[in-house]
Amino acid sequence: MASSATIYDVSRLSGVSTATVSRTFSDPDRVKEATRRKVYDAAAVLNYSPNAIARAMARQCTDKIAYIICKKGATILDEFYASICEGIMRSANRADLHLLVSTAEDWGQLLRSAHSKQIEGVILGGTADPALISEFQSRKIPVVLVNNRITGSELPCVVADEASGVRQALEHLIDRGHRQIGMVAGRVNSYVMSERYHAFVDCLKEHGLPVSPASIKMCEATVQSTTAAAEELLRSPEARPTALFCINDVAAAGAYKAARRLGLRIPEDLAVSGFDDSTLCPMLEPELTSVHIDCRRMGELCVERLTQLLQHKKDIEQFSMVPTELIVRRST
Amino acid sequence: MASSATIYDVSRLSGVSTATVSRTFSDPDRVKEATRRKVYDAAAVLNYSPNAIARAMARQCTDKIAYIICKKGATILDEFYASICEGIMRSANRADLHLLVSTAEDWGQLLRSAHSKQIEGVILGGTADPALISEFQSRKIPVVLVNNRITGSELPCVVADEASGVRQALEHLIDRGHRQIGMVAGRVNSYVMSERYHAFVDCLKEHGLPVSPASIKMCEATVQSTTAAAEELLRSPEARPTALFCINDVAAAGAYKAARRLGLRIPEDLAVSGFDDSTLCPMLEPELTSVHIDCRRMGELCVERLTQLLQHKKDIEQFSMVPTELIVRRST
DNA sequence: CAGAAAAATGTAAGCGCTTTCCTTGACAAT
DNA sequence: ATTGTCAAGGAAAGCGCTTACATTTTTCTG
Repeated sequence: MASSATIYDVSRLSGVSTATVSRTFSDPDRVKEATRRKVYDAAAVLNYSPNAIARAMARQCTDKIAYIICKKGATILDEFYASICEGIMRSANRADLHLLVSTAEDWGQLLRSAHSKQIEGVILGGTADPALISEFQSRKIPVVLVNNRITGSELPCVVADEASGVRQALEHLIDRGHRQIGMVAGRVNSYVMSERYHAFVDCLKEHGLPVSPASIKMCEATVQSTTAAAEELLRSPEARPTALFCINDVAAAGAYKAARRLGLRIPEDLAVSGFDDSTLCPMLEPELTSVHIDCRRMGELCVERLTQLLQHKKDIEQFSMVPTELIVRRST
Repeated sequence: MASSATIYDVSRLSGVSTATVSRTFSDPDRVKEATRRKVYDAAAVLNYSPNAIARAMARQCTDKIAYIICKKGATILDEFYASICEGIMRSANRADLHLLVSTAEDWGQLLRSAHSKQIEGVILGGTADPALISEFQSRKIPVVLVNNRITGSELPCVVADEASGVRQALEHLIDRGHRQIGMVAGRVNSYVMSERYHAFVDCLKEHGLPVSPASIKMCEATVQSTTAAAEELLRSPEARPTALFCINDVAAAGAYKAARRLGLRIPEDLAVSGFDDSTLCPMLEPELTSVHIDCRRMGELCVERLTQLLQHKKDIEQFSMVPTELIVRRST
């Protein structure tokens, strides 16, 4: 590491005290225009920029936050959480926060390092274990939830407007004349899945359409399971669904595979709609209609909330919801 | 932030000096067994763990590294770089390094923050601008390249054995009796693409198969372009290829779309092989044969190299290559 | 068992910044 | 002229740790 200029060098060169230099950088309005200029000039000559470590040391605050992805499966960076991560990264960079990205795999490790690395706030993505959450709370580390909501708790959370997304997709299908709409559902073991599931049921009911258990198939979130689930729905002895609402794009890919195996053409024989509008959508043939979620925005909101929490702001918006939008493609 | 115990508290409680406490934590062998025990006990009582910031301050080294993804396109966290990132994250956590993830979008910003945040080493993913590299070098910040290689430079780099991957895929196709093998190629503007391209040409030649410009179609890395490219190849007036080697899985998805539009069945009328073995493979119907790359391992190797560089080790392996493996599925 | 070498521990000076007082001087009000 | 106010800037005490150097304890050797 090149030994760079310190505040003393700048102080000497500009002829003011270190205190003034410090103030010039952290609160420019506290010093006179002329002084400020001198300081900036000296800093420019010396190629000085404040040492973040020393600053953290003196201020007793590290500006470090962590994004912890809580997902059962092995695959950490799935597209959805990665996009949120992107939003978080941007905002964090902009706000000069250090971001630590991690998974909730090894807790002990996680907490220990959160402690020694002086993490000041965390964003928990997905279905976080309540015990993990209270662990943070007992350490007085602010928590923001993303893609999750714990009713009855005061934790700020940011989620997408799942219900509206489901509604848009469903009404689109209904508009197209579909009456028998099946659902390839995930296990209802997370906030998101549960929202989508209930919105589906509610919406169909509102429109006076049949919601039989036989038209909803729960399964794991893998292509294998969703393919099997879709196949079962499509082989249904009673009225075969003419449209399949899939809980996410992976499930939709499963539906495609099932359809193909059964010789059904999409969209002629079967309409399929997905959810998340992932990069997968344009890769399928025909391109998949899906519900777009602005994950970046969600990430940004997380950082916003966390920042407010860290500054002990009052009246923090406890529940933030980003809108969703149906992207119609050729599968419906 | 809960005000936690300091080294002084531990010193007092355990009855030894702060120096000894410090040594106990950073180099346990330097203190006597008995003393060590006392210190650990006291630390446990106080729930003490060394403050990373203060440590960095005193040691004059921050243990901070950055992973910078250099990719033209907007989409930052594509699966490939994300997997590498995962490997880097793990190793970094294990080695107690702080990791900053960023894109090479805003250089000025990047360099400025690399400076003030005291980044001590960087991993550059993808095709990094030479100017960026020399910027780091002039600042004496060690650089490791991943998925890239700059011939003639001394920079350590870690890449996958692309040539062998290509060879495996191609020989698999040849084994299956294919003689007319087309290629959906990306622009040859990056190390990886160029490796794959040349390996393709070389391998076909070796096997005495025809390599006409007409059987290789270059295009952008989007599904749209690859679809168009594949379609063109398949409409080729001369001998239509019976197999398509696609430079990555996205290109393979393009090939699928093209095939479907032309009414060709996979694998009966057309074999398709991809590259990267992304999550996309099992989602396509039929599932896509592809070349697997152990991205995690690549990430780990990056951190290993960087660590060695930071410790001024001699004889650092300058060129690391991880093996590739063909995963045969139903598309061939 | 003396004395030297080696091992273990202690002392205290920073690391580069922030921030709490303080001092100074300019200006308005009395 | 005197006092009070306030903006601007300075002096210096840390923040929690590491480490060079000094000192003490232990171990080893003849």
